[in-house]
Amino acid sequence: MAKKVTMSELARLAKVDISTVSRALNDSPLVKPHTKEAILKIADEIGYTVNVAARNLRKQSSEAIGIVIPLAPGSEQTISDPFFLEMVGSVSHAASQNGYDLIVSVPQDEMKIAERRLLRSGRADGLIVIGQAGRTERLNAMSASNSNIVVWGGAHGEQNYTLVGSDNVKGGKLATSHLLSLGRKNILFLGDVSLPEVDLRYEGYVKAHNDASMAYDPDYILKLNFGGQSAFNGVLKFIDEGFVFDGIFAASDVLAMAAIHALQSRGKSIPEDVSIVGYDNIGQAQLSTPPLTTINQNITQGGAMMVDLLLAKIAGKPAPSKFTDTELIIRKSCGGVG
Amino acid sequence: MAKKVTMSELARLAKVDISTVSRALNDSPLVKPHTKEAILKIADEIGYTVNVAARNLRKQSSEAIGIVIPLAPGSEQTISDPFFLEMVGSVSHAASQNGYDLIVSVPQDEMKIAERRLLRSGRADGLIVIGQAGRTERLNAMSASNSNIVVWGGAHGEQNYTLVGSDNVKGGKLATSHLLSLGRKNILFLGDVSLPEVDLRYEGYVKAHNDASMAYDPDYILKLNFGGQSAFNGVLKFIDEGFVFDGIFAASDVLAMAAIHALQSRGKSIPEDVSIVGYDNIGQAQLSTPPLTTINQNITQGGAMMVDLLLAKIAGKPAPSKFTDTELIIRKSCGGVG
DNA sequence: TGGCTCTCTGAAATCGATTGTATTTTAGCC
DNA sequence: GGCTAAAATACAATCGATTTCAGAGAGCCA
Repeated sequence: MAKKVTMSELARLAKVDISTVSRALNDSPLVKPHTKEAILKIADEIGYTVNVAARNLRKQSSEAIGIVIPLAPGSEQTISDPFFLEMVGSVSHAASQNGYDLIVSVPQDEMKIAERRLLRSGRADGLIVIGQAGRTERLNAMSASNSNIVVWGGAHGEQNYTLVGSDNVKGGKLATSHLLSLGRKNILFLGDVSLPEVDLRYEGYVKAHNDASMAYDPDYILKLNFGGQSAFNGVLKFIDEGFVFDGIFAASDVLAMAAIHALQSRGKSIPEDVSIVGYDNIGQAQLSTPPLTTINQNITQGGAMMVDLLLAKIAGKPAPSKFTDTELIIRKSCGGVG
Repeated sequence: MAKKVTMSELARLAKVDISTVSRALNDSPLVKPHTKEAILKIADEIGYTVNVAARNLRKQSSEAIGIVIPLAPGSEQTISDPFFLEMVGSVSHAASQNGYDLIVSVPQDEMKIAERRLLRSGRADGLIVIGQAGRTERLNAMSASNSNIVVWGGAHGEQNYTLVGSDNVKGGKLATSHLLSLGRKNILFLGDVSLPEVDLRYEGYVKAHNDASMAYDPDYILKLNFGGQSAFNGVLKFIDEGFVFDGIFAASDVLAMAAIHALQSRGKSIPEDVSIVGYDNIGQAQLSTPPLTTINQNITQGGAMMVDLLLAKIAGKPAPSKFTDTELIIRKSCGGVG
């Protein structure tokens, strides 16, 4: 165990007061350059590192932000979902670029606990919350009592907190229009439309049909949570019950990949028999067979946006909600009708 | 911004000394049950949360652990690699189960910085390091000066730090033996054998051949880093140069999936023409087409193991290195010879 | 009732830094 | 050289908790 080396130890070695050491380390102009150099040299030699607990206590800040991933209760989705994980990676990168640490929290219980544990305890200066399923009110309350919160989710107009997300309606429309333009007529929607974001993607699905003056069957929705397994089974059942379809728009890439799988296991080929579009553009999307056409949520951009907005809030500056660039990525899981 | 409520505020309201409040909140037997209840009730009402900076400063601990993901310099691998991300998820889960926070660090620079920033600064009580490529010496040094480190990697016998990982030799042998038992004779190895872990997997590959009295061609190695793109290109090139092979053992699932892809784009079918085994068992492995036969590293178990061992170390107890359960998961990417 | 033990609570030191204020040193100028 | 202003450093309070030690009060026994 490395014996701890404190600032007063460093001060003693440099034969100056501890306050001078503090200023020197923080590059204050109050310290004579010559003295500063000497102190920094010694600090480096003895491997001094400031004690953040003391620093945070005095400065009343933590130089850390928290990312909270509250899993939708009852959903199969786990932290192992690639979308969440990529989001953690992206936020982690953006945070460290800004010199902030990232604390990951996957609350088992109520989100209120996570807020207390991270924000009010002073552990983090701000919070990024991924997903808002059924928590709009709580998020509004949290945001009212402490404004340093940025949320990833879909814009429903009932939020008074800063929101970042893809343009879900646009994304849904892009995906569906693409399928329609390929000549697909019976498009199955995969996703639980009672979830925020997913409802907006379905709204885009409807709009695309209307814009193209095409009819859509409201029964062509498989209300699936985000788990791959339930999607696999759901699609199999849908096929086996005799429903006919030639296109699928899935509310996530994991669902889309599970659907591809289910179709293939029933002897259908993609994209000849059924064209498929996913949503998210997770890393694995381009490695699926066939590579998946999908809506790019731009997770990397989104993570950076959230961190930027959060730091702006922490600094007391305005932080308006934003969309990430939302675009269609065309790969081989879509093809025109024979 | 919620106005901060401190312990002395709480003490004032409860008409007791702050020291009594502290004891009450920490459930000390020194406080009369009646008093304790009253204090807890008020604390709950005003939403008091202990200030961790003050607490950590006084207790000289942080109740947090750090996970460091030093990307191999020069490798294509990014934090978005599913293996790393799943590891973060797994460690995060295990940490929170034990009441610890998890701080994610993806050092851009030298790992020494991360160690300083997290450990010596008192931000974290211990560190989990994922991967040891080219850092054995530094890790040994870190471990010598502060023993609260657990590393994920391959056992080469030159480490004096606590190591957790899959049994890479066994895994490589299981994978290769399986391919040989299916009648495959020319097995391509995908992976950079100059990396730790990968070399051990190749060692297993060699052993399996020896055990089966089969010859192997030392040229059948594609020295790929972990990036999917380079694997895709590498395999294409290998095919186009006229090399003949009927099996692939890839050092990671991402590589295996990229290989499947490359083969399919050259008109080969899996598993009829080529049997493929991956390594890791990431979540997407079962959703690939065909589903991927792979070696399960048991990431979930590994994360829990590392956290357990790290907390043991922090508590001053012994923490011996361990293997996770390493097993072959048979899916459809392997098939016998026609 | 006096003395003693046993509970419980309060006072005060402490963790390691930052920062406002006081004080010393240096520099500039006639 | 002596005076003042400016620059550099030292002093001391402070952040919010934990914990040691001391003391107050209650209960018990003779």
